Amino acid sequence: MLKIEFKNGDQREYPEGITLLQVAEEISTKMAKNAVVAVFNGELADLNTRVQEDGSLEIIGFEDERARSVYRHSSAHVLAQAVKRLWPDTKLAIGPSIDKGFYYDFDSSHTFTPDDFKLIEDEMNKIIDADYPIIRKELNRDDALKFFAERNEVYKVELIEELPEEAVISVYQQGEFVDLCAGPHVPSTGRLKVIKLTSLAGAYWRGSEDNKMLQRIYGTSFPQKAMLDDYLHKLEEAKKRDHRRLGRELGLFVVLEEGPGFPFFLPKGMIIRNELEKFWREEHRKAGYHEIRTPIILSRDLWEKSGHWEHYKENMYFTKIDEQDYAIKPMNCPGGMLVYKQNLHSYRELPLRTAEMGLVHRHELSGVLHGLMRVRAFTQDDAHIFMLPEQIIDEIKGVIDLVDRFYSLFGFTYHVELSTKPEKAMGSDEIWEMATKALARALEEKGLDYKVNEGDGAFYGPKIDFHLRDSLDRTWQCGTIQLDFLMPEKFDLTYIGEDGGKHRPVMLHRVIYGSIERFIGILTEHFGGAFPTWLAPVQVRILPITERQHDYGRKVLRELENEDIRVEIDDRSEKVGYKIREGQMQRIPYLLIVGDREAEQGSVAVRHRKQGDLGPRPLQEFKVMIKEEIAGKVI
RNA sequence: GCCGAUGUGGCUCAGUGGCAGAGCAGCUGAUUCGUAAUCAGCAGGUCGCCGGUUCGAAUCCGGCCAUCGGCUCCA
Repeated sequence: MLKIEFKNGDQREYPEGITLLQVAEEISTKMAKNAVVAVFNGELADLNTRVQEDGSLEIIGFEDERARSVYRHSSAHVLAQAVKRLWPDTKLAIGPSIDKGFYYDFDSSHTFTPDDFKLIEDEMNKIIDADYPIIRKELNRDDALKFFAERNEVYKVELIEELPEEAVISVYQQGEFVDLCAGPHVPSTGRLKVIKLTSLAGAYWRGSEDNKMLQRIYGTSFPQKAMLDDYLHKLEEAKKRDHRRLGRELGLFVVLEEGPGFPFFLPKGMIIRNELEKFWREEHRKAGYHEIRTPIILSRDLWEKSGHWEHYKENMYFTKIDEQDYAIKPMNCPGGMLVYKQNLHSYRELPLRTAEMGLVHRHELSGVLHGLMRVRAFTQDDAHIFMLPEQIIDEIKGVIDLVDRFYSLFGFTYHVELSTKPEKAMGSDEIWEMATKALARALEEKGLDYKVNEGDGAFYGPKIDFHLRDSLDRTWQCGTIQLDFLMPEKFDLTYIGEDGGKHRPVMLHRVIYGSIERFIGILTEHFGGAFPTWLAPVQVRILPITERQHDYGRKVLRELENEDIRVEIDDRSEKVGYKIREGQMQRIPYLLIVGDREAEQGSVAVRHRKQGDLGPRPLQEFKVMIKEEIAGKVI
């Protein structure tokens, strides 16, 4: 007999060889029915596993993230089985679970289209209805290679060949279908209930541009239809928050065919932008920065010196002036270097923090452009901090604090990554290691969790990246802090030290918003267009009920204008319900309805875009309230 | 850049070989109304662009451009 301990502390004895699913059934049939996978001795295990040793057991269902991932992974296998049935010459690549579903990559002579989804889903449902047990088998390397080679599964063969010598090679079988897989899986195909294929995409084998492009089919799955409906509904809602759509609907910004990747900012979008910049300038002044502006076009020599010519050429635009080569700046740093060099600097001046709202242009591949999130011209809220080596950690920590101050103000949650030396980088490994360690130390001293992103640093230095989420949960890098020992070297930057001699400063490149454009994109989606009042392009709209109140309405308008509140009046001859609807759709924070009663009492009937009708109150009172809200940058 | 899909009025979309349509928005007029759409009328289109097939192309074919979803790449 074996002893099994459960999560609640209970211990029970079972005969050797019992499956984990049978154990679950003995405890509760309901639990067994909802079970997806087991956690045995802390490791995920198939419910079909026969127990051979004492251990702790936890049975988890779809509500557990680990189980959800197994459920989707099994769904991917069913997708592959269906595709193999329908197009037998298809070769299988990989099929993992992902955040909200799964995908499988195929190499097939058939080109999949969305019209195939119905057919594939029907076949998947047949496989689910057949309730094939999903059986794990372990093979030795030679047998596994032979097995997949015979079936012409060249990608599987490649995967096996690259598995480490000691790796256990397992396959999972369901009906006629066998796939190389570490597992675990649900015990049988019937455990899957509702599946839906969602999209198609090309994807390079092993994620490398040099390899063949495979066809990826994305899907998702749930144990209940209602959960799928809920998911699809949320997706629809998220699409309504898409900044490209809201940008147009609210008259904020637009990207046109005439300028792919070059966004236009409309009057209302400019208000948001200018408010963000105003806040930025205030905060940076307080944090000891001084602002500069460097040219958009600078000579080729400069870019050769900085290393951009060698390392960043494919992303740059060029022009000729009087037969001389010039480049449109893709980064602000070289210009910032030249500014530093205009004077001799004493160690007493350091850290020297120079900030620049710099418009940069980068040639991005056409396929990556995405509204304001990924463009070819954007404004970085850049700064270059020149400092003594012993100031590095404190300066990095100062920037981290500033990022947090900004992001918290908008109620953003963010995650942090540390990107290390890329393939095409300048400088020695020693310098890179020193710089990377400094960034890591600053993060650790701040107690921030971070993920290491190997090889993703800038060509001149490692970086800390701050990522924000859009409405569809895609993450975008916004803030970044990059430590650079190389540019100061290349530009021969110096300061006069205490000893009277020349020394080399260290430099930090950093942005908080990242790009104003991207940040506004994220902001728009985050707030669903309902910007906090301090940012809202129109903060108040006055809605007279009839023409009789137009004079009073205009008086209210003037009074609010005198307080620098962005206010307008809707004096069209429409019913108040119509005006309210339009005001709501424009996400205007406050609609002030003025009728005879208000005109008589000098009051306004306040309607908040989220809280609805707040009732009448004296205009003075409203003024005080909204001014406080704006000054406090309340979200 | 690569894979797939899409492109019809400002917006959302119908039209799949035979006279370019609807709703919303816009304009004009009427209406003067109390918390999410008042009524009527008018105007608005090189059907992404270029070429081909055809008596005839928004519709079929080819090329290009842009957009969308991914991949790769990055703020």
